Amino acid sequence: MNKDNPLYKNQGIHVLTSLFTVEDGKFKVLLIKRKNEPFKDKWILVGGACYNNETTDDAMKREMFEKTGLKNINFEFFNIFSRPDRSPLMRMLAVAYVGVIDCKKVKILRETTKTKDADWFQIDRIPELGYDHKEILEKSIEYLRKRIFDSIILKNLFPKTFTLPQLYNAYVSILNKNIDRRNFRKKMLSYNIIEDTGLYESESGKKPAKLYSFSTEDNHKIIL
Amino acid sequence: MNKDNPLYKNQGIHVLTSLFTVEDGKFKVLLIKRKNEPFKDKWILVGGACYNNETTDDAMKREMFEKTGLKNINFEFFNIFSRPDRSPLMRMLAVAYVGVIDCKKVKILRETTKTKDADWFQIDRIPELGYDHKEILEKSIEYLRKRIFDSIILKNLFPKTFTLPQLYNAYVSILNKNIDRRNFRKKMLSYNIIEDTGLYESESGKKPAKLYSFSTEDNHKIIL
DNA sequence: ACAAAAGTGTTGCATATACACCCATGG
DNA sequence: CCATGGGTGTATATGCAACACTTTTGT
Repeated sequence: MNKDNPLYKNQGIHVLTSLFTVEDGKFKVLLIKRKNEPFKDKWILVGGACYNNETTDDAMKREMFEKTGLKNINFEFFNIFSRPDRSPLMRMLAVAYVGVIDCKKVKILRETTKTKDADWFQIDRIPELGYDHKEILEKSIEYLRKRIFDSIILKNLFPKTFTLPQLYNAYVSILNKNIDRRNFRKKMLSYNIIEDTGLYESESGKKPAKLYSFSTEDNHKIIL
Repeated sequence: MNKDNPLYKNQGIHVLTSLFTVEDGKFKVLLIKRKNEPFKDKWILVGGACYNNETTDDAMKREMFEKTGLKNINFEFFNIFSRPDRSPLMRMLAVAYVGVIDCKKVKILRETTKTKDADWFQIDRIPELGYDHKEILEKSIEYLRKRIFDSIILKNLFPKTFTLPQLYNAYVSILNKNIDRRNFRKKMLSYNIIEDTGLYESESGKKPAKLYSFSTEDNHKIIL
């Protein structure tokens, strides 16, 4: 490879995460408003450019922290987007991730030099997005739905403990279709990925639900 | 993104394919010998650098043709490899593909400015490889084995027609384990991805096997 | 007739689905 | 005692794994 060939120059790497949550029974994604050109004032997914001395995973962690103040989020890489004209300034290969988080953990959405604002948007009410982020978001949703029963991709959606009805409602919101409650419960418990804490929620007016937590053990049968 | 930030500069994209075949019952991968530094005289996977005006898919097609003379091969993207030091000259993100082909179609393995030689290597007799291609190859094998029953990733392994025993032997070679012949046959036929041509092979000394071809119809139940 | 490989069916087991009633709580 | 939502069990269907014998051909 001849480094001076102009066809090899001016290439960069974008890292992006479709960061999802479920809030009030609504499936939502975190979007950030751009402050500068290109795509000034357009909403986009969380992310940015990868430095040449870091892995894409590290870049994504850094970008997530810089743009939202969030740390220790689990992402799952799922695809790349390589259309040469997907970014106007120069060729930027997009490396796309999916993440899921408890929206209550997102207290501060920092204003940075590059972002004006950040907010959760319902999946069926997405505004016009900058870059090719609409397409990436659609593929992210598809990926999340495909993986939701084969991985513990939702493990950061809740506080330490949660009830099975909460988990059930999250699945229904994300998949946007009904699931049999009894079969869901059986399936989840058979995976051995959640364990009974012995505690109960204290809501009023109804039977208290058991509190579960995600298991740290690796004795589950689920495919990660 | 400030284009002049040195941390954004000197980045490139490698596209790579682990191109597999089954020859004489042996699971093999195509390797190419490098002519120049870095990794002069080391064997590596087929691939090269992506131009800034092409998708990675297009780059991979171009590289495959330039290095091996092969066209119309189906690849399946499976992962990226982003360690910043994986290539010595500068940061090169690797975009990795898996492909499977009939080794008899590979007649001419062209000598190019960058390759001295090319050959099929048995999976259990892989020489030392340049770059991080050993790791990429291992992950490719893992991916192929995981996908082999959920996709028609093998559809280019054979000439237009093939027998079920041939297909069975390919699966056994690639997975490196025994499969029940009867169940394999039932599974393959139930997918509706292959169809009976009405023809028979003409071997001697044994019962002739039916010739099948991969179906062009989309009425199969297999997940692609 | 024999060697060599192709072709074929059934049973049991595990998993997924469909479905309806009782229970515990707070008000 | 009632309204609300939590929790449970069974019967059926489907998919997968285990397993052995018969058929066709060329020699």
